[in-house]
Amino acid sequence: MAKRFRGESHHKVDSKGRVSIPASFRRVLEASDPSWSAGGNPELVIVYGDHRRNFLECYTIEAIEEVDEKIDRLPRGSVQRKMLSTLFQGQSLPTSVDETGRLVLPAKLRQKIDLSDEVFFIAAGDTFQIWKPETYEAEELARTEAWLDELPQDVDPLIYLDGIEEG
Amino acid sequence: MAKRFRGESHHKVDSKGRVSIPASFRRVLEASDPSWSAGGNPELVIVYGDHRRNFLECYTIEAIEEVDEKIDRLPRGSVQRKMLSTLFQGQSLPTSVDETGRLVLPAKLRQKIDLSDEVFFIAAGDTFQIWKPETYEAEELARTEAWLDELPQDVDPLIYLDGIEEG
DNA sequence: TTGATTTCCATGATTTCCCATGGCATCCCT
DNA sequence: AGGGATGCCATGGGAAATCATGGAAATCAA
Repeated sequence: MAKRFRGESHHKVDSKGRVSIPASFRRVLEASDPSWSAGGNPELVIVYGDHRRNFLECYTIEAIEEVDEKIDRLPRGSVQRKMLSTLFQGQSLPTSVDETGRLVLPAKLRQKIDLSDEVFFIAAGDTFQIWKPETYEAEELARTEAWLDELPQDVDPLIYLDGIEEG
Repeated sequence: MAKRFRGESHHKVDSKGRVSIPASFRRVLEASDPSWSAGGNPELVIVYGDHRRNFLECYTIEAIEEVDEKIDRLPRGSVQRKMLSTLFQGQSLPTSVDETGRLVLPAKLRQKIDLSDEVFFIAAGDTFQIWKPETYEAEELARTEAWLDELPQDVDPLIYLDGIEEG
């Protein structure tokens, strides 16, 4: 994993579905696109998945190529291969960042996660996610907090970093 | 594998069987046709297979040549060779995209997968498939979702990428 | 000739490209 | 330290190019 996304932020979506992506994310996209060169526009792949998924996941070229290659290695005709191919190669959209640092979310994708005029970006390792802010707060944040709440008072979540079993 | 198809979309079929191919798929067909040159119309091969197959699979020239070569290498007279030859060389149709980006599905093929006035395209690695939307939803999509449903709650399907056994 | 192709032309809807602006942070000069 | 000047960042708007789709005319096959 070359560079890593980090951070979160809110941005506006205009009437054409254009959204500025966090500047620091752009640097990672550039560094992780083998065919990018200074002055050019980095490419990326937006994986939106089936109808239950309520956020968009953005892969750098390197990250998605790793996925593609792994899919290639699964036995042709196997259930897993078919499923993963649908998920990552079918239910996805190849695109690129424009010169002003934006990407375009087609109406179809905006509707899918019910976007109105604002989005929430959050880093997730070598991918980043795009959420409708309200959805994120209601679902993900709540989930994270619930998990933290369940921890015994004096336990620091850091202990899980070393792979200790979750209770 | 040169370029890869990615994405899915719905298109209209007119009374003459013409269908627009997703623009991004055209770019892949062009890049994977050795004899294509700017301004020309890329060729491709539609494999429709036997009566059980309810979708059409479209191969780029490079992809189908790879298949052809593999078939050539099988022992002449072997059952496998005969079968694969029938499937890929017999039950298939070489064609090309026209100047407006469409391809023509002859009545025979449309009837085979029971197409009416709309089709569904979905990428699958180095080929893409053409489905009757209803069939896709009823069979494939349902299958994918059922598979996802069976996954333990918070397991990401990505774990299968590393070849871990399916439960 | 008669239905079925194939070509060619037409058009509304997107999508892409190009140009423009205000805000904020940084750098630099004096 | 003040006060631009500079440059990147987020955001908008209009023009131009591309896309998806429809229909008419020209060609073909039998």
